[in-house]
Order: sequence, then structure tokens, then C-alpha cells
Amino acid sequence: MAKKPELLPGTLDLMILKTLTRAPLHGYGIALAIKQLSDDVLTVEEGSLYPALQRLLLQGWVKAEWKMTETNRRARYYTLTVAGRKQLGIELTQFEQMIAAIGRVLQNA
Amino acid sequence: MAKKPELLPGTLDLMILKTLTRAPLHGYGIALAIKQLSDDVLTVEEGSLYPALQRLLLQGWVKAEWKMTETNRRARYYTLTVAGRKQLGIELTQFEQMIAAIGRVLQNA
DNA sequence: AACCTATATATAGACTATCTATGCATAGAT
DNA sequence: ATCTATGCATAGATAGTCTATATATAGGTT
Repeated sequence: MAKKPELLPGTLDLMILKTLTRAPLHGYGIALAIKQLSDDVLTVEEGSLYPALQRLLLQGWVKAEWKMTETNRRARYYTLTVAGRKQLGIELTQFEQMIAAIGRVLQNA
Repeated sequence: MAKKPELLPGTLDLMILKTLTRAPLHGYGIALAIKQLSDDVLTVEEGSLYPALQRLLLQGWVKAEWKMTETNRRARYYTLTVAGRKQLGIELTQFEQMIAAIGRVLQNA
């Protein structure tokens, strides 16, 4: 690894879906939420964020809508679809299973 | 994600280094160890394994030596170097920090 | 003898997801 | 007038997987 990444590859879609469970958010807000919730450990770069949102849109896990923010700026708000909520459950389970498996390797090796 | 990956990207080098802490192992043995310790959740494909070992060699975290196995086959045994042991510590800390951060996002979002 | 499975290493090429860098736009504060 | 924060988006580079292929042989089965 040349430089340590800001994210663990493969976990971004999962985190985005999770941040949308409470309420719709725009992209910038999602990135802020992840940064803050992680105590500044995780930083979502724009070049990772927007392609990820496109993926989620294409797969139908989220839908998007242009709106005005509280501060009078145009922004694209993303909402979890029913399929997206289901997908979140699947990915959460897989992620936890994988983390547990890695944990076993790191403990017993 | 088209198909669920067998590994969480970015964790392979760490797991390889960890499996070498007890004793030198050859590539095939490392893959078997990870598979077994993870209860078959993690599978290290050859196309991931050997490039990873090349990376570790290049960076000086491991050294390699051709030997015969107990079953009389030629195999390349990898040993952790002092630098590799240090690197393992660094990566372990970073990994745990990142997992904790992701956990916070997934819990509080 | 012929075949199969497991063991063992290695590489080429495809694919995916990240990061870096860039561009555009504007609200509000200095 | 300029700067900072907010906000979206894409092109291209980079990195780390996976798939598929190639080679080789020990030991067991038909």
C-alpha cells in the first residue's frame, strides 16, 4: 500500500445506504455525516462519493431529487428505496460476517 | 457490486503477514491457513495471493526461500522480516482504527 | 497404463473501486 | 473584491481484486 486509504475499499456503498436510513440527504451531507460519525477517521472524497451514488442509483437502491437546502442552495437529495433498504440488510450481514472472519484469522494466526 | 468478493479489499497483506508470525509458510499453506481460520468464509485466490506475496517481497516485509515440503514437493517458504513484523503492527493498528470508525458510522447513522 | 485429485507456483488480462485533479457554480463573510 | 464553505460532476491514474490459463508432480483409483 503506497499511502493509507481514507476508506476501506468495498465499504462505501454500505455506509452511504446506512446514512440514508434516518432521512434523505444530499451528497455533500452524506460525506459530512460519515466524516463526523467516524470522528474524522473516514473521509469520502468527491471522486469516490459521486461515482458511488451513481452506482446506487443505477442499481435502484436509492432515488434522487433536486431540491433547495435550508441555506438556499440547489442540491440533489438521495432517498433509500425499498430495494435499497433490503440491500442494506444483505450487505450489513455480509460485512459483519467478513469482519468476524478476518478477526478470527488475526487472532488465531 | 456484481458478485460478493471472497476478501475485503485491502486486508490481504495484513492477513498474510499475520499468518507468518508463528512460522514460515509457503503460498499454498498461507491460503489454506486463511481459509481454515476463517471457517471457509475467506478464500484467497491464486491470482490474489501470488501478486500479494510479490508486493510483500518487494517492500521487504517478507523473504522467500525454496525448500521441499514434508510431502516432498518444491515450495517457496516465506518468512517475516524484522521490518515486516513492525509493518504488521502498524497495519493492525490502522485496521482496527478503521473498523472501529466504520462501526461508529453503521451504529449511529 | 491411464486418469484424476490435490498440491504447488506464476502470469496476463479484466474488472472494480478508490484517489487526484480539475471544472463549474454560488452564498455569505471579511 | 476576495475568500471559504457549500454543492455537483467527470476524466484519468492507481491499486487490488478476480478469472482464466499454464506448468509440474505426488499419490491414489480404474
